[in-house]
Amino acid sequence: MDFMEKLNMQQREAAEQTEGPLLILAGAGSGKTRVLTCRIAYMIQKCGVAPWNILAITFTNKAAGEMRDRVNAAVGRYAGQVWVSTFHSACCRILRQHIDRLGYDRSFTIYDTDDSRQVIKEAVRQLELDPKVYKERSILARISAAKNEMIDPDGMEADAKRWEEKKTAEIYALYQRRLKQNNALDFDDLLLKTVELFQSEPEVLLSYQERFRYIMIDEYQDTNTVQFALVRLLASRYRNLCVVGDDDQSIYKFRGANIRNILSFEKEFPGCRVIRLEQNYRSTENVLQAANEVISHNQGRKKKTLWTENEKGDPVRFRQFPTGYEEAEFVVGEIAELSRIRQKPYSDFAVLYRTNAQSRLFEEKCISADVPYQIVGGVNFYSRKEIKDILAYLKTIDNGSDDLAVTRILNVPKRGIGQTTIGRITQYAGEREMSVYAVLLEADEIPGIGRSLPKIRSFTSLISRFRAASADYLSVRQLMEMILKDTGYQEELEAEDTDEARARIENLEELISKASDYENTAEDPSLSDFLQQVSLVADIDNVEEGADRVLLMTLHAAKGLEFDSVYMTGMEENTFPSYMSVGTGSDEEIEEERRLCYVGMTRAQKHLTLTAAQMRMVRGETHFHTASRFVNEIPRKMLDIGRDTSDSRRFLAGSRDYAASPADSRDLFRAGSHDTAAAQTLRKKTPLQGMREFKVTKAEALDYAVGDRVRHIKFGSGVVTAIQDGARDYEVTVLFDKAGVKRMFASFAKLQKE
DNA sequence: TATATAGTGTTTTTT
DNA sequence: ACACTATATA
Repeated sequence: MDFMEKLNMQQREAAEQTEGPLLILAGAGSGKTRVLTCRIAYMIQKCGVAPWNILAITFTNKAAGEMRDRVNAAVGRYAGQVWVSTFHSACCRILRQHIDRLGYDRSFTIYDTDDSRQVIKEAVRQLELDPKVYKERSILARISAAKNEMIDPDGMEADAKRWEEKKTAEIYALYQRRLKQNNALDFDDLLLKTVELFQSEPEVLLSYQERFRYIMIDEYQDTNTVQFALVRLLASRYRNLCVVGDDDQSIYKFRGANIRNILSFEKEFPGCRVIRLEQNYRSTENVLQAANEVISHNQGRKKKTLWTENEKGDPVRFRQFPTGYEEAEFVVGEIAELSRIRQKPYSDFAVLYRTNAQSRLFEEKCISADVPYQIVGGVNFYSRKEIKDILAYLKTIDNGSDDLAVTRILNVPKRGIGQTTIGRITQYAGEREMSVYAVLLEADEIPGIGRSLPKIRSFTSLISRFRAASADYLSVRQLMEMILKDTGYQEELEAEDTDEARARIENLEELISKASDYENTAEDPSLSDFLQQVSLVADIDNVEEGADRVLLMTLHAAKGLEFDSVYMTGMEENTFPSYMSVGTGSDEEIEEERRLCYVGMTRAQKHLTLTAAQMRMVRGETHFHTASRFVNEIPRKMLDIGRDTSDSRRFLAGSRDYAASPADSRDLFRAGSHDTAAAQTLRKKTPLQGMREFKVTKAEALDYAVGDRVRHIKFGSGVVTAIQDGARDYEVTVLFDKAGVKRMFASFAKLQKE
């Protein structure tokens, strides 16, 4: 039991309290994963709990894998019997066994957000609603929110007051019917259908209650209502439920996380034990203090103060730059320097930002500075076109009733089956309530199909060849290679001979290697199971362990991770906190952003640097920003604001003025984002309040003149045709050899005289 | 039927 | 900036 000795008193108490409901309030870096692991080991080795009676729910597959490894190390060979998984994969596993009781086929497929959007689009079209009013994105958000609250279409209809809400409920109903016809579940359904299963089939529920006598939920603050319902059902018999969470780290309200789940756990489970873990083992005192200061600005929280015995360490730094370009240069430059001169591994560093769009500048800098990096998230690997195409073939082979998959690949690669034909087919299928694939098999019945018939025939015979091959114990990998070859998909890409096509081929190769990996590690590999795993990977799950590279990711993705050095970038009002939450003026939303800030800051072990840019390109337009309020919430004396203090001070001061008059800040934001030309003139004549703080460094003199040849990083070479001396900067007009005439500000364009 | 082009809207975070 | 859609044209 030597693993228990490493625990402090509270941790130990938490690990040894195995019976009854237990709420562990675990602050950032307080060693909760260690506690959970020890708890499992303790139960098995000391209390004689059977490993298969334990269910541990983690937030990501990656966390599940890590926990499993640790449990393995602690208790050896029985660890495999413990269920460690995410909510979604646990539900998926359960539904694969029993979903036929709800009228679905057990070979159901899982729809990702793109797939769901397609279905909604189709539903809106079918109901003859205006797609401009009923946008897939927001409809899907509504449906998802409803599902998270366990509201069905009828419930939504009943609650609906306005006409659009009624219609949304109608779309929801049709959407749900289509999913069922396609034998598909969306992410929310995985949870919802499991709850439904347990509610309608008591003996199934009982068997899982008996099986999971001990339940542990990590990141409990981010569970939503369905997840809570699920937990309550499972735990209600034995009541051995241990949840671990930190209300200060709740950052998923937008996807239904219900902070009440943690705040009212004590009411839901009377007699529950509450244990607080407040000693932080991760960060230096300086980092922790600064984070505590920021989070203390939130109102509705369980009051607690993290403390540490760690050294004081370096002060938290704040640096600001004229543009995002310089910001990225600084961050990546410093990382390159520290790793080359001070021999620090790249994996010590993480660059965090609020939105995925901000990754580009850092990526570019990493490439040019030869710094190895990995971007987490962004365009999900599995939502790339070529990957979805191949997966659609696999889905068609696996589950012929998935119309979405079938229609996707019907003419991919091009085999001369056009929109009109596809339209006729889906219409015919819709009228007869048949699946598209079933219609294809009797295509000669469809009116007006004429010339396309042989093409359809060759498609269906292709698919049946694949099916036969798949049934013939062909591995997923071999099947994929066969598809790429026999459909001509690979050939088509190779013939294209562009960088983009080559990148696609690389992605496909990666998918194939993921398939081999899967086959080598899965207990009982099958096509359905592979497709399921693929649908449920999170971005963070793709982070390879042990690789020496800088990680670039959103603050959300960073949850649960830790790094020696953390750079939190884009620390500007309207970037972070996001304009979305600033604009609403709702405290709740700002508080969620503040928690996100707290999560980011507490990722740092030793070094924490906050950076900001005064000017940033957002969706092609120039925006001016002041420093984030969160920076200002850290007392100035705790912050290192740089040697050249005048600029940072001015920047901070400017944003303070700013925060004092929110109306102005909105006006300014509008001016910057919507009416650039007008706003620019306005800015030159009458600087708005706070505006004078945004002094862009104007070059004293330019080292080129009209008529000179210059080089631009992106546009190549050209001739300067005009230079206009503006109030804040020189505006240079250049006729590029390739890119044509461009006007740009000298301080940003970085033109090189040739 | 396939492709080129202009026009349009959009994104905060994700299983 | 970018991706997606509708329209025109080969």
